[in-house]
Amino acid sequence: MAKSASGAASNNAGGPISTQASSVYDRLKDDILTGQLKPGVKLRLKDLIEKYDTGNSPLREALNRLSANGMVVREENRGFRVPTASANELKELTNTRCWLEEIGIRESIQNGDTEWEERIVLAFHWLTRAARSEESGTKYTAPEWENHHREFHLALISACGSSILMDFCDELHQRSFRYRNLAEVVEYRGRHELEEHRELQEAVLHRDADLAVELLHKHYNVTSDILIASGRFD
Amino acid sequence: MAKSASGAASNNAGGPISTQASSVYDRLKDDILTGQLKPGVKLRLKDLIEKYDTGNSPLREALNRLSANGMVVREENRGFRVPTASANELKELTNTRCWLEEIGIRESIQNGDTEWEERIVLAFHWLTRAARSEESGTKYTAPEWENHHREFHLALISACGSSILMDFCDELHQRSFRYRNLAEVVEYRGRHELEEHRELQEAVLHRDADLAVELLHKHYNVTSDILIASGRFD
DNA sequence: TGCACAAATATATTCGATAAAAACGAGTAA
DNA sequence: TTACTCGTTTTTATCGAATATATTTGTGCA
Repeated sequence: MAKSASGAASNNAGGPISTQASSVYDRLKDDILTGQLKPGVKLRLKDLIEKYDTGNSPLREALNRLSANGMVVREENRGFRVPTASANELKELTNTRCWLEEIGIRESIQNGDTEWEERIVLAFHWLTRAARSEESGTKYTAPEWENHHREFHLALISACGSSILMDFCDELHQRSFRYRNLAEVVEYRGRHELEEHRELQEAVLHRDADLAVELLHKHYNVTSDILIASGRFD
Repeated sequence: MAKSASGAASNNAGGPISTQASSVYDRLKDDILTGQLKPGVKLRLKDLIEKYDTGNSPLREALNRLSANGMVVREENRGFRVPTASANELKELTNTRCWLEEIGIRESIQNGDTEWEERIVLAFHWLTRAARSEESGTKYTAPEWENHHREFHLALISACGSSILMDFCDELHQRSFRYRNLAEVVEYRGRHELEEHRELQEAVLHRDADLAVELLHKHYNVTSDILIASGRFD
């Protein structure tokens, strides 16, 4: 199982991850998404070379990859920064996510076959287990939970017929993940999160598109509101 | 006005484009999107260094940026390739585009203000002019037309309230642009393209969302069908 | 003090060379 | 033939140094 909290490994086509550039890419991405590198921070090459114990070229390649996806900001001849964060962007993010995943869910409910259902059931199972191990005193492994969470939401839309849409949703998920980490809200997770996911799963498996979409929107908007209420943005 | 046929300049945050990496990025992107670099082709560093008259580092940075957006494919320790193209991907692309721009148009029609209307009117005006100069014997400037075309479609959704959605739509537009160039279909453009855009414009300005969406879907699907009928994919 | 402008410094970008990996091909054995 | 080994060649990834660009500092002057 993957160890990175930021989800999918570096976007290489195939084969094992072996280049230094990809390794730095993964670690840098992780540090940005988990919020260890704070918004707006200047990414000085010298510092990063030391921090990630790498060379100039691999580091710059990693930064250039990240900049193309908006995970770092590049300024010509002025290097790189961690992107800023704001309540407004979070709202925009959340809305866009609702729009895109609504499509994904409706299409999937319309087209999904048995394998799709099985993917959802399995993904939910793993999510449940991750949550359980959390309750039962085992050390809380946020990265693992986050991966299962991501897989579950991807599974819901995985029969939409468009890998492009799924990639977009995944990108939005990652950005939202960053906001969750930046807000440093903890207690809201204990609440009804598992129940919300269960209801969502059931609505989808019953092919009740309207209900599923309603639950999904609520799921995202409630989270977003809590994060904004943390008062850490803007 | 921009000269590149591939639309937006390199995605740097601000200031003038000056680094070699960005210059190579733009040219490489252009060559891929316009189809001068054919799908599946291996991008050998040595050749590209010669072709673009640049060095190792800027070239690799450009390739890394492009790979993060799927405009080139990267394989660990095996370098870079031009992405393949297929009828199936074009269909997926077209569907996804319809979904996303439908949202963009409906939201814009709901929220759009006077400035939004003005942007559309202006963009359409420029599109008309580009088309005219084409008819009247002037040399057919594909890049210019393409830029106006892109701006027009972006203007339609520019009041949707989500720059993220607009970025996604722009990305899809670019990918579609590549397919249009790869198909090497020419004559379909003379047809009713300008009329189609005019009808679309009017439906949007009359705030008739259902009609606008219907026209947009037809607009994209007809083009897609023609491209696939060219028999150059799969 | 506040401003203009020229070093001096820090930083980012690019180059040329080296190290690492993959691709190729001749030779050999089943 | 096919499959496999091993050395050679080609290609990619990385390093260390040089260059170009920004930023800061310091000085003279109003």
